[in-house]
Order: sequence, then C-alpha cells, then structure tokens
Amino acid sequence: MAKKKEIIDVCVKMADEEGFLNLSVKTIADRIGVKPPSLYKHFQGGLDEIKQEIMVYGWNCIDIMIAKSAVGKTREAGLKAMCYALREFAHAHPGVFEAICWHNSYTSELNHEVTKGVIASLYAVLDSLEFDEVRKMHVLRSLRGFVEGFSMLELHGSFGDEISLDESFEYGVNALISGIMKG
Amino acid sequence: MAKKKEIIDVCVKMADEEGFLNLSVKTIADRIGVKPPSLYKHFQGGLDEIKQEIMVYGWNCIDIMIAKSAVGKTREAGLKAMCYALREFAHAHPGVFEAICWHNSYTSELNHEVTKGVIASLYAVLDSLEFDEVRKMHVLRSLRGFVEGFSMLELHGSFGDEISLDESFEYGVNALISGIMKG
DNA sequence: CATTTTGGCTAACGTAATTAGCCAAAAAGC
DNA sequence: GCTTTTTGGCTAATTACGTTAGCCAAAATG
Repeated sequence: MAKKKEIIDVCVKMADEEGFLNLSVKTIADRIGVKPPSLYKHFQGGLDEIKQEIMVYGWNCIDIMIAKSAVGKTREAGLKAMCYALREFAHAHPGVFEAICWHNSYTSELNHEVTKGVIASLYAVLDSLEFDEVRKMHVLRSLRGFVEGFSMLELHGSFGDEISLDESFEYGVNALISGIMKG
Repeated sequence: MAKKKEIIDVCVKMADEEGFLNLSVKTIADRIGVKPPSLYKHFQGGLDEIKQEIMVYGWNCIDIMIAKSAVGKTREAGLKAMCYALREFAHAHPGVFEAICWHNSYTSELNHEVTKGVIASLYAVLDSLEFDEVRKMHVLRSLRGFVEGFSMLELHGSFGDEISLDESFEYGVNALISGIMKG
C-alpha cells in the first residue's frame, strides 16, 4: 500500500459500507493489510486526521456534483437541481455524508475553508435570482437545512418507509423553492 | 445518589454543557460522585443505555413543548409554532438534541415507539389542514427535515453568524409553510 | 555505491468500558 | 425486633483501542 490518497479511498468505501461510526484504527489497518501503528506514518494526526480527510473528500465531491448539476440552469431549475444533487450524494455516500454532518463541530475552521468551493458553485445559481446578499444567505441556509436534515433523517431510518421518501423529498423541495420564489 | 431518573437529569445537564460526545462512563461517574462500575447497577446496558435514556428524555421533552406551543392554533399558525418550538428545544438542549440526531441510527426500533407521542401532537395540527394522509406525511417529513437540519447546522457552527440566524430561520419557515399551504 | 526517506514492524503505555466478586446499609418480611 | 433480601457502592481485573517509541529493511535519491 502506499500514499494517503489511496488509503482515504479505502476509508471512504469502509465508511459508506460499514458506517462512519465503525471506522477505527484497527478496522482500517486490517482492511489495508497493515498493522495499526503503520497508519501513523501517513496520518500523524491519527484517527482524527483520517476523519477530517474523509470530510474534505466529501465536500470536494459535493462541490463537483453540485456544479455539474446546475450547469446551464438558473433560478428554480438551478436550485432544484442542486438540492437533488446533494441528496444524491448523501445516498451514494452515506458514510461520508455522516462524516460531514458530524465532524463539523470539531473543525469549523477547516470546514469554512473547505465549504468555500461549494458555496461558490451555489452562489452562481443564487446570483441568477437577483436577491440581495442577505436574502441569498437566507435562501442558501434554508436549502442546506432542508436537504441535509431530510437526508440525515432518512439515512438514519427516522422516517419509516411506508410512504415514498422520494415523493416526500420532491414535495418538500417544491414547497420550499416555491415559497422562496414568491416571497 | 439514587435512582435512574436523577442520574439521567445529571447526564442531560452534562450533555448540554459539555457536549454529548464528551459523555463517558468516567465523566458521568465523577460528576455523580461515584466510581465507574457503580453506574452499572442502574444501567446494565452501560453507556449505550444511558445515551438511549437521554434520547428518550429528549423526545418526551419535545413532545411537551410542541404540544404546548400548538395549543389553540391551527393551520399556518400551528405549523409555525411547532417549528419554532422544536428549534427552541434544540437551543435549550443542544446536547440532548445531538443525542436525538445521532443516536437514531442505533435504535430505530425504540425510536419509532418514542416518537409516536410527538407525531400524535403533530397530527392534531396537521389534521386541521385537511390534506390526505400521504400529503400530511410529506408535510411532516419536510418540516422535520428543515427544522432538524437547520438546527443541527447552526449548532455545529456550519452557518457562520455574520447574518442573523433567527432571521434565516424565520425566512425558511415562512417559505416552506407558504409553499405547503399553496401547493 | 552511499545515504536518506519511506513505510512497515513489535513492544509498551494510557485510558476507557466493562465484568467479577465483595460488602455494608437500607428495606421488606416474618 | 430480628432476619433476610435488595440496593448501591467498592476494588481488582479484563479487554480493547488509540497512540508513542524505537527498530529495521527496502526503495528512492544523490
């Protein structure tokens, strides 16, 4: 095995398959085929550093997905596309998404750096709304709150599944965005 | 020191003051003035059981706050009051709120039991909307997603604070509920 | 070819959760 | 009122994990 990047890729897979909470130095070392202390050659910050790297990986990934999803779209269509992209990421990478929701608290410094990229993508679409700066921030926060909250809850199984989750999400996105456009 | 209930009260305080993540058998035992093994006389399930009890405490508390907040209100006013009540709980009990967001995954069985009370309160107001069952569920999920997501993000410091969080929340609630009522 | 860096290892340590097994005081039963 | 059981605490020991120290071989670099 070799460099950080490959190890993080393995960790990302593990987080998604077995849960972010089940990541430990031992399980990671086992999966890589190495003894626990060897990981410290790559990550002197230990487990915390690995978890941060997963979070950073996640934000970069989200940045790309959101930017792609909004290409050529403005206003309602742009906002909607970004909401769907973020939820799709949460489904594709539940473990990484968990890392992002959770590990925030520790690392708000680093976190603000990292999220700048994402916020930049978002602002391109937000600008097309021609709202003032404060209102754009309200919109951004509202959308993030809804999508991250909804995704967190559904991934944790808090919603049950008798009624379609996809339809609930669509309903919520439509309601929120229609409220944003009209207000 | 004596019974479960008093110990949980202390744990709730600790979670809110020092963070849910910092709860450990040792810190709890210290605070109570007892040695770690003694806690197992009250909670045979160990730390996990304690964390579950905190979650249950939280849901009961939320149940009461939501029910009180919605008294005598219907439709928009009722929904809005419940959203504000839930966010107020998150602010008043950040540690317990964290427990609720986090510990969901482990305990979806128990969790579904516990949330029935809350969902009952909510349904009283939802019923006043005169929507069909499926749509009521969409509304419920959307509101929960938004409020829990927004609160989680602000408590984790993910939003910054240059622009008023209260105003962003108000904006989001108004947008979402207005979208819900019109749809 | 010499040297440094890289990436691995074993051994040891500190701390946390938990279990086993003991014991005194309070509570309940006769 | 005394006996017995339950309650709630303890110390000691176990297990598991993150981490550090210090050693070593192969690969990369000069």
